[in-house]
Amino acid sequence: MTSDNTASSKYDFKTIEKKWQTLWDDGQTYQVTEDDSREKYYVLEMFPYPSGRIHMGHVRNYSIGDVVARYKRMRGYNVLHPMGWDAFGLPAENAAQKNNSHPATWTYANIDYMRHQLRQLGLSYDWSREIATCNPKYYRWEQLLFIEMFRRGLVYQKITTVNWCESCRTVLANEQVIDGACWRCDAPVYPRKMNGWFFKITNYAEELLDDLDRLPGWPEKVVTMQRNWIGKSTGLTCDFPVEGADCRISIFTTRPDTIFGVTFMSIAAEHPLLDTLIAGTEKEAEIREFAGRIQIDKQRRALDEEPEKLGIFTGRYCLNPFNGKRVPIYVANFVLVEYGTGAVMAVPAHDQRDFEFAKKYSLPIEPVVIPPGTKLDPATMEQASVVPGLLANSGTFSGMDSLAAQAAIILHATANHLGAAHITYRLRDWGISRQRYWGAPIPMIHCDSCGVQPVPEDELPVVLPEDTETGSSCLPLHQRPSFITTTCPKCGGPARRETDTMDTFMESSWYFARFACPRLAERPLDHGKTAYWLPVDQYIGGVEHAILHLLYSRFFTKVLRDLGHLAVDEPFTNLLTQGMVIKDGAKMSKSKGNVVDPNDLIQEYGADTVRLFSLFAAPPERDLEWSAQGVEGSSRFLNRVYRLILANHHQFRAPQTLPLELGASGKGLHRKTHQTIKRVTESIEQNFHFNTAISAMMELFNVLSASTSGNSGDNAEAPVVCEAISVLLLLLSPMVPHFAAEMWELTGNSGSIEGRRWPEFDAEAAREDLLTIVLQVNGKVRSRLQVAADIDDEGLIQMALADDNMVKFIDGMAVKKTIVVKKKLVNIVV
RNA sequence: GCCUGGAUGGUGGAAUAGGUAGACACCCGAGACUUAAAAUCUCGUGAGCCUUAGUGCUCGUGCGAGUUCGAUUCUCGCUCUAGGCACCA
Repeated sequence: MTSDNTASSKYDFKTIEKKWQTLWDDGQTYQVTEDDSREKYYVLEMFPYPSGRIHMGHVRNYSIGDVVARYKRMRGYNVLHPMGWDAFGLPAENAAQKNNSHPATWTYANIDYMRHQLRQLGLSYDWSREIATCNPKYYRWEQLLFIEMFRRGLVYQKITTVNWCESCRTVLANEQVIDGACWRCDAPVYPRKMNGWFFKITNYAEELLDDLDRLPGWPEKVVTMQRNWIGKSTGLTCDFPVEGADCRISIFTTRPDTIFGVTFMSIAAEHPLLDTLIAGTEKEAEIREFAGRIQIDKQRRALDEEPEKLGIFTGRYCLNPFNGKRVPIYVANFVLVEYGTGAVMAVPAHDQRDFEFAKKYSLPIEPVVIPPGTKLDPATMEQASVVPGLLANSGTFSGMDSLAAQAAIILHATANHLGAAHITYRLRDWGISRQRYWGAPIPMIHCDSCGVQPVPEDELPVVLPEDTETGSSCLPLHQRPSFITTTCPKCGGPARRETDTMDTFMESSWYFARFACPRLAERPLDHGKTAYWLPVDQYIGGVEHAILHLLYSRFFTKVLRDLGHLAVDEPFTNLLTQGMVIKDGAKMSKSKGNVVDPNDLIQEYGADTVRLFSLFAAPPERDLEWSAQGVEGSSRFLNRVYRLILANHHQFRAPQTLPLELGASGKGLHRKTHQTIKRVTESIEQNFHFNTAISAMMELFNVLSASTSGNSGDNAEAPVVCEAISVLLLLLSPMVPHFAAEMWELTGNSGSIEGRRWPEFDAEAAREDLLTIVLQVNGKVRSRLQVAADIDDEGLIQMALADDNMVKFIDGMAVKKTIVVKKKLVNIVV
């Protein structure tokens, strides 16, 4: 503690923070084990990529999580609060190449440094559970899970057009392509045909969608984003026979009610039937050339540019199975081969894209759904009519309401074997193959005679080779002959190892479960331990993972359940997506030059101040504008509390039981103390609005400060002051743990603040006995009145009517109405 | 274009089963302490008006309507802004 006892002294955060961090470490204070006698609480923050140093976003994320953890401990929960490292990834390769070292060296050095930084923040982690995902002891289980998924048919290989990032020299999943660019390096992404491994996440599309309804603890925004990403559409699939050929074009539509309005057919340039349709025709070469060109255009297209509708007639026709009508087949650039069936029945009257196409190529427009009270004239229509209406020119369905017609037409199609009800998802299977070195190897073996075989389980893990055979430590596996060469586990003949590594999102898709049993050496997960700890009660992280990581984790949880490793359906019961840390109106980033280094702040103000500010400046879900002066203010507050405690040192020896009769000031402080407990508790419980919790504590401090200033000797109110200070420290302790612990000790409280329970709120003590009633005339505030809390309405109205200020506005008018809101106001209408 | 949020003083933000708008802070201003400065403490601080300077009046929560005794809060129609999705048939 500082030796300077003057009125302007400051607490010595450097010594204090070090002292308590050492005590917590040595005492293994935050290590937990399963305890059936206590309710568990699992709070988790999204673990960081060990990029080198922590940034303000981390500080904010982990401060929020730490308050939750410490608060829940004080409420008596057995709290699991672990931390680890999402350690595979490309930056390690880049750094290794630059420094001519190995990615592991760089990664582990970063982990050591960042762990040190997190410890400096006083975060209450159970460090005994720390995980680094690049450790073979971790990723061996991921390889096992891969094999189990393979055996279950959830993994397959296919040659397909993938997203290729040239700068990262690897494939990306659909979710990792943001606005046509790489999620990591922002370089443009190009399609490329490649062989790769896929997870059948689409098998779980329906469950992933349905279970969103069972996540009331998730922000609506994230739920909506996932729902849209999965993109379920219900409708009809239906085959259109091709005229003069033995094949059919299958279409999917969400508007079966418009099927009588089909005037042409559009297929994608990549449609598998295109070759059959045009083979041998005189326009074959021209059409091929066109199809090739629009595929190339698609790759080159600027992102925000909506291309012009382009198409070419194939010379072939197909028949509408509903009315037998003959319609031309076009290749069109707006039809996506990867969605639905890659072919679209075109109804220009009722679909804007088809409308534009029809206008351009002078194809007929035939309205079949007429909104009541309107007339649709193809000659004058300027856009497609997409609203409901009554069917026309639709055979036996004419006159039907479009909604009813949708069901009826699907029914008709099913009964007559023309088609069937169908559900389509936007979600694609998850491509997990990466052509990079620094990732978990995919544990498969290619044998020319036996095909693809999983690596036998007793040979796991397939460890990343560390030898630098050609001088480069991060040479991709396909360039390492000694890694590739192996024998087939089935026939024993020569075989090749799979050289792709797994998407790093794999590691983060199940780490939260592994934290329940991080050192388990026999299996990926322990039933008893996961049953106790999972699901995660509160998950906290940035909203940028709303789709990627959170969708993959949900998928993995369901897979782990189906593989018998886990007994939960959803990984995260409650999700808090914290806002970004911004400065000067922009997200903190190196390129913008507006970063604030947490290290500097910890040096200058101490961890508690940094934590306090990041909690106080904004509610957690909103963006936080960084303010150097704001940090100053938080520091000032802590020092004020410190000085108050120093100044009242003599009071702490007074008897600690409250006297029966309190004076006005004592009673006021006692009341404020309990009101503060209530407000702080509610702020945390309801929505983790720590900013209002802190402001309530500042108010308590202001009252406390006013009621202690000026009195120097022991007095009757000392017990109330002691109560207020103790409560303030307890309420502060989850946010500023070192400070609270030190002050607790300084006030002479017996034992450490660690392990103390959250203070109880006494409703009786918090009750106001004098109320301020607002007096209004015609809804405008004209006066205020101090009254006893138990006054009746009639008495209140009489006092209001007699009030001097009120008389000025009421005098000479007829009172039409009086409204009394209990404990709040009286409104006189004249 | 579609789906979510958001908009309140010079700034960050409080307050919504409709009931005192601006809590708590930051900045700024004045004062105290100091040879001086920093630190600290005290006071003031939405805008405007006034022959009555007040427990005074008017205006004020993005814009425009509406419901109500009363709207930051509810309804309808807009504007701006952040994020997500986007030729999904």
